[in-house]
Amino acid sequence: TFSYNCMLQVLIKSRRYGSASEIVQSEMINSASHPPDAYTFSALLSGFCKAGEMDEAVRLFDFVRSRTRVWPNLVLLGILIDGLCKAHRVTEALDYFRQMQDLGLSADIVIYSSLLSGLGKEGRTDDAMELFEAMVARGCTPNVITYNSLIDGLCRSGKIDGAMGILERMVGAGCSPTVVTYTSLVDGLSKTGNVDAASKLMKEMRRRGFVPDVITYNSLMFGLVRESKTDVALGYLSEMMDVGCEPDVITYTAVVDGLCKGGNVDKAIEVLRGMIRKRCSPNVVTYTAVIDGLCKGGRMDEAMVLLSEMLERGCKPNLVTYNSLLHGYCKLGRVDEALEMIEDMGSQGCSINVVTYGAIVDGLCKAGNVSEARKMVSVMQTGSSRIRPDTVIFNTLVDGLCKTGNVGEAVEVLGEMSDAGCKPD
RNA sequence: UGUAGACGUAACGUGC
Repeated sequence: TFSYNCMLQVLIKSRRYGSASEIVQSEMINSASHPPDAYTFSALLSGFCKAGEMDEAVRLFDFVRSRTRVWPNLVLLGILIDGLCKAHRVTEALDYFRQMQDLGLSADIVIYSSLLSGLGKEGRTDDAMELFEAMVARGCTPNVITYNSLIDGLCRSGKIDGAMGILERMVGAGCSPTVVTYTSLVDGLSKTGNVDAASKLMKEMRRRGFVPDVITYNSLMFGLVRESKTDVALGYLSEMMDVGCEPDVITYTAVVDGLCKGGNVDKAIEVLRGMIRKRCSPNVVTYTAVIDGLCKGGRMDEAMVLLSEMLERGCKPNLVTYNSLLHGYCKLGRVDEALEMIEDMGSQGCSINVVTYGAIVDGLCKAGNVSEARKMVSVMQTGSSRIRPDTVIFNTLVDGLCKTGNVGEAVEVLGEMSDAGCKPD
């Protein structure tokens, strides 16, 4: 069994989940000499989770529970719970958590940390705090990862003071923060428009002997360019190189995108050229950021040139890239060209999503063609892609109708909205 | 101590 497990590990590391699964089924399940054990299933289970095949993962877990002699242990359950959290299925993860005692298991620190991280990413900070207190009350002592998960969740919801409070609490409990702790806080401050506080915190972490890494710098850079502190950001860019913390594609992309969003697209293009000179290859996110900047500035021709450049460099545009272009055409009232773009996407094997339609619907409304926009909302639900309209789509329609004096029809749409299970905001 | 689980960073659509 050990040898088989090692082989499975290798397959799973090379992302050949199907082959791994087949081997377990054909060679192990019915074997007397090398039956699967908890390690076998953990390898498979984490493979499914990493591949995003959560339905398969759940089926496997239930299979192990009901059809095998292997009793699900904390690690197996931990893998499943973490996978569900990462797939934004925290509620189901909590269901498994609550059913643990039926399996004779009691949650450990890893399971709590997964759940805290998942809740935090969903914005459920009150639930996270409650779970944290419950775990402490149960006598489970949080470690640095537990605290970091909680702090990060609070930061994501903009609750920086609360996060600082947890930092104090962890230090008070004798748990030393790490660079990850500080990076969550720096990122939270940057994203809430407090980049000055973010850079202060970075200085403080250094004073306490922690070394910021590229991710810490990237979080800070994001905040700096969002507040148009371009020169300071470029200063930090050289500082990074000086201290041996090489800027990576994410650093440059954050800068490039921030410049674009601040209306400084030409400067962004300079930085794009600069990163290539520094042997850092822009990726699809980098190019899309610049393309979006050009599109928002109505510079469609240049955007299309950049699109061909990225193709030449072997970088494949994705859904977001096309959505940016399509939005650009819509904003210029060139809805026909936007619709052509949808065709192109199909032929490129690129799917479309609710954002694609959001841009089209808005384009039609703003072009004064609100009735066509309403039709489009029905089309999107019936086509082969079957996309559910969301709040943004309905808001766009309501706005379009109101601005053309059709308030009655807008109220009608409000009704369709709740029929679609979509809440007005 | 023969094999398994948890934490931080970048791009797209709506109103004023």
